[in-house]
Amino acid sequence: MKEENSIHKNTMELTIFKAAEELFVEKGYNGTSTTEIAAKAGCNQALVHYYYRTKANLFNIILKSKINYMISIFNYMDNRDLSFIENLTIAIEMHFDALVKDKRLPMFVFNEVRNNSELVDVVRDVFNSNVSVMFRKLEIVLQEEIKAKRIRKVSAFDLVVTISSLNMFVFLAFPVIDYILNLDEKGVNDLIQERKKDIVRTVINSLRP
Amino acid sequence: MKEENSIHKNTMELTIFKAAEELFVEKGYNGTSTTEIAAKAGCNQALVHYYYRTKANLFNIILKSKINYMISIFNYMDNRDLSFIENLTIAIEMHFDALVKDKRLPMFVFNEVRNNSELVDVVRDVFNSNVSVMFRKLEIVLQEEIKAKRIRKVSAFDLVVTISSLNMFVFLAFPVIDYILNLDEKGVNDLIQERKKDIVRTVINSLRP
DNA sequence: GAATTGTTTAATAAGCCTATTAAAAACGCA
DNA sequence: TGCGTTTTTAATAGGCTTATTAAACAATTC
Repeated sequence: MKEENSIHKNTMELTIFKAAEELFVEKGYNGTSTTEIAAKAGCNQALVHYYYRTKANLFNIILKSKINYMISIFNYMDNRDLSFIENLTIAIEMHFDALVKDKRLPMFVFNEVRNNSELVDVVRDVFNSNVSVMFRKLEIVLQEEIKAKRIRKVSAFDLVVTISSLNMFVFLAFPVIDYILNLDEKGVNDLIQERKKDIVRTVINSLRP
Repeated sequence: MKEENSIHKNTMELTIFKAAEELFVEKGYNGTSTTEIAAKAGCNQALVHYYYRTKANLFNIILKSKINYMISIFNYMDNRDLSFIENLTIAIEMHFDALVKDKRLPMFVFNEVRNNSELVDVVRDVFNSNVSVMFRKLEIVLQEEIKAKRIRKVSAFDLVVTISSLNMFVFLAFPVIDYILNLDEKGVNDLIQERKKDIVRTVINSLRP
């Protein structure tokens, strides 16, 4: 039996984890069976339970890491060599780019969180340990900018929610938009990059005093 | 056996439909069983199949109507007595208010659409019959405003996506935000109304030339 | 190389889920 | 009241799912 919290040393243990990760993110908890995970990992179904005991346990490990990751990808860094607008533009673009690499992430997290009240504490822990610090730093920078009349009055909360809304929605609504516009892969990528530009423009423009 | 496309005359048939609607929207297709639907409707499980044949069939009827409804709630009306900004503000607020009344709607639709490629045609039909007309009308109004230098250059697509992003995200991310802030019902409602104001401010401000 | 430990499999129990079938109950009308 | 139709139920087949168990297999150690 494996140690709790150990690094995955065993090949098959890790293979199972990655197979589960892909399937859960793609099809959700209810849409994925341990049989399917085993098939994808190329092993017997009992092995999934040998390493992770229950489906719910395996799922929770994965969901928690995804929540952590998703919350971490928005990060305003106050580089003093650059203006606030330049720093903010970088933060927006990096956030967007992280989502491009992981298109299904927001859908997965939001969807699975909604009926899993057990996760209250996880979400709040992540928030308290990372996000709230970033919020406070951003709030200070915003106050300066507002006082100097370089931007309109706005809270860190509203600004971050606005940016998250615009960036994440692209990937949340993706299947629908995809259906409507019926684009090939290049068309989709072009659209996404156009959208990124408009989001930056929209956010920056909306901050003018 | 009931007529196809008939109005629900039978009490139990309608009760089952409404129970299914609530459960599917709340817990998704995979998270809901016909047994559960029957229990909620207060009837035998076989009756669900008697009226709707299969679970998938019942689900598709509901999902289609929800897609239709969701797409219909954003509607820019060009009232000539009002300025463009006033008309747009009304459209944003009405869209937001419709979502307040149906908080789980966007999550349900986006989530279920993602793994249901059978819905390509449904989505495209709805789009072609309603949305594209609205888009064209909005595009004309926008061109006027841009030419008159009353707003910056922006496409109808980007504007509608921006508004949808901001409005829908509130409800998509709701459980997460709820967990983080730990508010009571009044606190939640206040937050939502504050958010609505900021969204209008953000969109309108972002359009300035 | 025998024993101990760890990995993997086959088999299977127990439960739930969908869908069907046949019978019972309720209804409507002649 | 009695007959035909519609509505509703009980029973159940068959499939899939999770989780466990015992045995086989592989690896490591002494």
